Amino acid sequence: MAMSGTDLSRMREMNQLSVLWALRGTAPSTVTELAGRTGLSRPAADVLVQQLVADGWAEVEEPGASSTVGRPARRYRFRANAGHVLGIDIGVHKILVMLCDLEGNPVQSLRRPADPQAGPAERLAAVDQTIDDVLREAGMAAPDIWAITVGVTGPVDENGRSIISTPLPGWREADPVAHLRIRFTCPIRVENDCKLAAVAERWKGVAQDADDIVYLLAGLRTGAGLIIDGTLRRGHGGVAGEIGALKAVRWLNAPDHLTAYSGAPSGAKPGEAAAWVFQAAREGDSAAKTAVQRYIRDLAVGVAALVLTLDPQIVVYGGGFSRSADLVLDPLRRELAKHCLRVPELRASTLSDEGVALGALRLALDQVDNILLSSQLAAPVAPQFS
Amino acid sequence: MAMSGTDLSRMREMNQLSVLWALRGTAPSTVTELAGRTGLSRPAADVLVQQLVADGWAEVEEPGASSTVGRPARRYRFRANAGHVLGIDIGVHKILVMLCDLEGNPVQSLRRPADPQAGPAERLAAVDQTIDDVLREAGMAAPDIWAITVGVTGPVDENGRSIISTPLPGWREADPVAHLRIRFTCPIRVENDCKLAAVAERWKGVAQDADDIVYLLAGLRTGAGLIIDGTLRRGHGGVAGEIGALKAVRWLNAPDHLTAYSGAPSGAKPGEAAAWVFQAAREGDSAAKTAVQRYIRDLAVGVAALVLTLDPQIVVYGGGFSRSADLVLDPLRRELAKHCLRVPELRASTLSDEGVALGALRLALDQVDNILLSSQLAAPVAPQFS
DNA sequence: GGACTTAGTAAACTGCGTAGCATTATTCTG
DNA sequence: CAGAATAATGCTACGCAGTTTACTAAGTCC
Repeated sequence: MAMSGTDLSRMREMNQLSVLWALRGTAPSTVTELAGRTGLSRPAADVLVQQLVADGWAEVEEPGASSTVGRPARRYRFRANAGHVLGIDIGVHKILVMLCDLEGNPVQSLRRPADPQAGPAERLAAVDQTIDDVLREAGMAAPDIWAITVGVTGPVDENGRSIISTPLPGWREADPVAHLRIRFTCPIRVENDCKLAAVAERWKGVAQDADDIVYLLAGLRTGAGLIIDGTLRRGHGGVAGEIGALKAVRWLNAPDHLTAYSGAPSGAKPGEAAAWVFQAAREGDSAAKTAVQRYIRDLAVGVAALVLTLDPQIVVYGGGFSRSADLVLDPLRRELAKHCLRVPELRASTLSDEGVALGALRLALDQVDNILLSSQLAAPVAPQFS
Repeated sequence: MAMSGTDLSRMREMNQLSVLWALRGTAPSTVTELAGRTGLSRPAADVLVQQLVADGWAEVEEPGASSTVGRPARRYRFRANAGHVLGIDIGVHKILVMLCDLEGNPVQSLRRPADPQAGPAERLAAVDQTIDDVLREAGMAAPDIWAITVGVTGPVDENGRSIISTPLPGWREADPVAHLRIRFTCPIRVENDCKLAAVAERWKGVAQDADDIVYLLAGLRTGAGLIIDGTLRRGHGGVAGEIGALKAVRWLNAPDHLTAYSGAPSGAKPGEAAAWVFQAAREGDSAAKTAVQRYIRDLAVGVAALVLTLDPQIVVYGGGFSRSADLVLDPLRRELAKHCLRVPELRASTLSDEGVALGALRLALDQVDNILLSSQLAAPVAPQFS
């Protein structure tokens, strides 16, 4: 813990940042409001916000029709479109690229189907193409992007590479960070999809009120993302949450109970077959009900291991199967009650299949924030990778 | 994230704190050294440290025989004995009270055997007695204590009560915080023993270099304490790490493999019997070796669940059985390799049975630090519970 | 149209850290 | 033993940032 001494110029930086944070994420504010929110005096808030305007971080909104007594106040607004970030979900079947501004407002997004068999080069080329289209439609170029986060399936190491295992064919050889670095000089980060989806739930999903969250990505593959004390935890080697590797936890095979159900039309893809089972169970088919029951029973052991380890406030049930959460949540809750000392809240995700890309956006925004906080506040330009 | 504006007086507080932190945990420092360490100018460091002396936080050491040319510098020293904290381990068989100063230097400690059958009132009376003796021998009274942390076996809720379960007879009715509050007005905290032992390993034990640690308390009871990103994690309900509750994890019964061994002298207590098994295994007794092997195999499943969930840098094997770590570490490492994606380092604790009390001291010191950091720096007196 | 309310602006004031220089206390050197 | 070299201390002038206070500007309300 190394605190360093402060002098007046640093104090000014801090206050300027403080005004910037007070400006952000709220409706356009008057100087008086800013002063109140920062604890600074009005004159101080005034010169600081004017400096922000001069630097390009804020813009003025001249007073319009006043609704209250007294002289109408100028309002200042954070220039959310001073920069943008990209959130990218590279999946087996699809590529999703989302673009948002510095306040997280969505600007553009594009989903493309992907060839499940495609190798890394082909897949990355498709990603490039999708990025290009998004940028073009938004009227932007690479330098306008301040940070990028990419989500991929499977464990990701600190350099963004998937060394251990991945369902994406040939992806172990891929180096997505290096690939994107050719065109983008901003910070680039690659992260596991479950972890990003967990972040998204806390940002815009059903877990906004919690600091300790276990996110379940439930689909043909089962995974988890952990948020502890409000921060995404990767673990020392980036494989936190991979409880499915434990044999006593039958996560790997739990979805087999669903796909083995014979009621689905032959020729249906495994994912569709699972949807059939849920639908059949909903309609009362007893074989389907048993399959779902067994799936939940196996799933619950792993969830219980995560819950007992972390004692989270909320468990979010997300992923492809979360559309059938109505069948899963109550039985899963009962199973957890058998195993756990304290049963956390169980909620179903509502972010459909945008969770990963949304979480990627959030992490990219966090990167921008960190850079803004650490360095002095220069004019708004894309931070460079160093 | 609410940043608040800073004015000059706050800046001064911050700089004063910065000097205080620079002063602490180092040999007595000259003003020039302090200036270098804080980044402040020499005159600024000078007036700040003199203020600290006036407030009682620091003291001057007049220059003695100088070893270098030039005018000898006055040296300033943090007054570590301006306050003290207590760390208390309330166990089934013993009570351990430790007293240290603000830099964590041990001042006094006292261990008392406890009656395993004793109820809460009796046990707390013994604790009081031990505290009294420690304070008397150190020449102190209750107001000299700035913070207290107590470790007990079993899950502890945020109020310091053991609602769920505890091996201490009748302890669910006990309210140790309220009991101590009668005599002490400082912050008091009660925490689970495994968690405290984990903290101790990072402070003075074998895990000082790590930020992500799983601590195993291995004895007749098996438990775990988790440190993630350098911070102790309690979980939302205070039961993080209690993986033993899961039936698929056979932690509760794992030590039975040891105590069931028939080679120990009849009449030996269970703990002694376990030691016998380890000794017999060390000497080549095949039944004992099998017992140890089975113990490790069952233990490993739970450890693997923790490791897969958290992906820590280090697993520390502590608790009563850690004296036999020579027999356990290698086989346990092999077992973990079977289960885990990435096997963390495995180390044996060396803190013997002082770990819990040491961790309690560390948490008490952390409480003092937090109070110092948040409030303005007044003269050094015991912070009051509010 | 005058009273009232609120925003914007400009001054004087206070406090803090810095820079630079004189002073002091030692050791080194001839 | 005296003088040079060295390094810490003490003091003063300076600049900067935020606060306070007072005054002006621009609206609404009655």
